[in-house]
Amino acid sequence: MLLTSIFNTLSDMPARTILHIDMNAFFASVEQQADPALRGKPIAVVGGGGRTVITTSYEARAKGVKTGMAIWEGKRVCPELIIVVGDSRKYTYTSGKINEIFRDYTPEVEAFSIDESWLDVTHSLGIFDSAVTIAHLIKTRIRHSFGITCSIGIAPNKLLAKLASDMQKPDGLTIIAPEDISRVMERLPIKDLCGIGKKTQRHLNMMSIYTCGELGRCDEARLTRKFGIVGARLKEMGQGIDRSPVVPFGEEDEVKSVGHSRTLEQDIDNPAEIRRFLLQLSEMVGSRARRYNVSGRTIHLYVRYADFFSSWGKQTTLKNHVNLSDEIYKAALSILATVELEQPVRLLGVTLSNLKHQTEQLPLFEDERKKLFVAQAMDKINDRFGRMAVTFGSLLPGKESAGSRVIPPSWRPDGIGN
DNA sequence: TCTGGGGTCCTAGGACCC
DNA sequence: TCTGGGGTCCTAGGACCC
Repeated sequence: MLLTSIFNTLSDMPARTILHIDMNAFFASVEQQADPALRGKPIAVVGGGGRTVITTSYEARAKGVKTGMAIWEGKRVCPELIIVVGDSRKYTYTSGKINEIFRDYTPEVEAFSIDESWLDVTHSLGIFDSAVTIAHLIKTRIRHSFGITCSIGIAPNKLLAKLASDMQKPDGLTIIAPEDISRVMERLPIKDLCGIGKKTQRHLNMMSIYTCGELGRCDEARLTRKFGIVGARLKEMGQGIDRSPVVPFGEEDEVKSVGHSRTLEQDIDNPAEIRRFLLQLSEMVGSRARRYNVSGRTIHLYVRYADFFSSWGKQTTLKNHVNLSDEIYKAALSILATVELEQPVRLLGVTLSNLKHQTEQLPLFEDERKKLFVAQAMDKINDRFGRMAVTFGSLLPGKESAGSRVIPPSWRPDGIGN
C-alpha cells in the first residue's frame, strides 16, 4: 500500500527541465584569460611539484595532450606545451561568480564540482520563455565576463542533462527532449552514463550488456543479483530515468568527512619526516574542520608505498569528538605505531569522519579552552595572511609550504555545507 | 625518472547487546 | 542449557565522480 502510493507520487512527478552546465577546459581557460600571452597556446595547468598530473587547454588537446597525463608525458607528446602552475583561488573565485550568474535564472542551482552545475529551471520558464533562451543568455554572460565557453545540456532530469552536455564540446548546446529519450538511449554505450565506471562496465559487458537500451531491458532480478541494491538503479539509468532532485546551495546534506592527502616530493622512510608530514596534514584537516565548525570521532590514516600499487588505510574511533590539530595528529600517530612500514612512503593521507556539528558551548576544562582559543587565533591569522602563515614549530624548517600550490583543495565554489 | 587530491556511497564481517 | 535473530557500532575495502 505505502509503496504503491510512493510509486504513484513519483511517477506523477511533474515534468522538469534541467540544465547541466560544464565549463570547457576550466583551469586552462581561467589561466588563459588571466594572461593573454597564453591564449591560443597549448598549455597545461599543474598543481606544483614534480609528481603531479595535468589539466589541458583545447589547443593542447588538439596536439594529443590528455588531461591526467604526467608532465613529462605531455611534454613528450607536445614539446611546445606551456606548463602553468595553477592557483586555486582564481578557480574558486571564478566558479563562485559563475554560479552567481546561474542564480539569476533560478534559485535551484546545484554545484556538482568546481566547473559543473545543474540548474532546475522548471519554474523559470514562465519568465524566460524557454530553457534554450536561458542557456544562450548564460553562455553569453560567461563568455563576456570571463572569456570562458561552456557546454550546456537540457533534459528532463540530471542524468540526461549531464549526458547531453557531454555530447558537444566545446561551446555546445544539446537538448534531449522527453520524446527523444528512448531513441538516444537505444544505442548509447553504457560507459557514457555518469555513474557507470570501468568496473561496472566490465561486469555488464560480461552479462552481454553494452548499450543503455540493453541495460534498460535487462531483467531487474538479474541486475540485483549481481549489483545488490544498485541493480534497480542501473536498470532505470539504462532507461534514462532519474528522479534525483537538484539540491541548491545551503540545502545539501551535512559534510561527512574532511581529509587531506599529499604525494611527497620524494619517497621517504625517515620516521621523523613522516611524522612531520603527518602533523602538517593534521593541521590542514583540523583547521578546515574548525572552519566548518565540525568535529569528528574517527581518524583515518592512508599510506601509499613507493611502488604506487600497494597501500593501506587504517582508522580508529575515539571516545570524544575532536577537531584540534594535535588531537588528530596523536590519533594518526597511534595508528602509525601499529604498523611496520614495508616500503618508503609515497603518499600520506589523514581524514576526519564521524562528524557532528559543533555546539556553541565551550569546553568544560580550562586547558581545553586555552587550546581551542590558540587554534582559533591561528586559524584567524592564517585566514588573513594565507594558509600556513602561522603553524607548528616542527613544520617550519620544511621546504614544503604545501597547500598554496595545489589544485583546488576546496572545490565547492562556496565552501562546504551549511 | 611514469601515474593528484577532494569527496560519497555501498558491502561485508566481527563484536556486542537484548 | 541451547538456540535464533535483530540492531548497532566498528573496521576494511572497493567503486565511482570531478
